[in-house]
Amino acid sequence: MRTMNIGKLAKRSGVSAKTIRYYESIGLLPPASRAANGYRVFEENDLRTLRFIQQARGLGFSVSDVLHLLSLWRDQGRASSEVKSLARRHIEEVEARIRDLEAMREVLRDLAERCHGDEHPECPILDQLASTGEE
Amino acid sequence: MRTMNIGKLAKRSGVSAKTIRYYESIGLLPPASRAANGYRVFEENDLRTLRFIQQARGLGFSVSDVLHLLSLWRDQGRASSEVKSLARRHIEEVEARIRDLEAMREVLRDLAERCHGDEHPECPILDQLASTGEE
DNA sequence: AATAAACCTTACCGTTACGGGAAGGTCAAG
DNA sequence: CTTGACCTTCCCGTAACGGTAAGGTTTATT
Repeated sequence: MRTMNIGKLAKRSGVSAKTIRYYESIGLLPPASRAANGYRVFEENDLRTLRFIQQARGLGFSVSDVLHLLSLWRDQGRASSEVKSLARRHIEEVEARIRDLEAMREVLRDLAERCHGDEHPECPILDQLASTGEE
Repeated sequence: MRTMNIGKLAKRSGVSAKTIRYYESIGLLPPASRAANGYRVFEENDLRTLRFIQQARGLGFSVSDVLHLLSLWRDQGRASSEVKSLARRHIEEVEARIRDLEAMREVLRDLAERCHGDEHPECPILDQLASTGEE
């Protein structure tokens, strides 16, 4: 299979045709060449790029990070330290988000535990939300 | 202090004037009454509502959840079970997000650990992103 | 009085990473 | 020759706001 239309690429990559066009529009994918009828024509290499993008997105890298990773991937003269520092920054962001969510979870768990959850209106959850923290 | 303009309310609540207007526009806050000059006029009760909203948002509840929580708060005949089940659903979502992030973090940590991070181009991070998982 | 600083108003664009749907051209099969 | 099943571009919607523009009001100062 040498070349394919967007539908085929979508199926083989698991990335929707819509998203492939979007990636092209923002420069994650190079502008695809076109057939006489205007259809985009893709090659095996596009599939590899798309899979790279998909893996990176799956690890939570932003599209702009992926852009950077792609350029490093293509740059044979890169230093792995650049990749690693990008990854480190991302790990720190992920960890920060985890910490925020865990803090929420703790408060929520505590509140839910203290709430009877019956037919009565008394509710420590609402009480807590209504409290100002002042006086 | 009986009434105040939006700037004062913003300062006292810690919610920006912009966000207060936004909350009004989506129905989180009732339409504020207006002075002769068209300025919004707020009262102490609006401050209490805003603080409630802020606490709930701080626990990660969506604006639409907050809308629901506000109506339960105001409903003297509510059953605390309703509040509790809303909170439980939210806790589960938070936990799911934590799990997703933790999974990412594990993979990222492992990759970063294996990457030398020096001036050489060899990089397990890029290698992993480029691998398809097939064959 | 005039003006500047500090308020307030509405309205519209940008953010992130797409999905949905409209309106219309193209291609393979029955 | 007419369905489908493709493909195209274009524009709207998402969540929860922030930024900025253009302009009216009020208060303070010169």
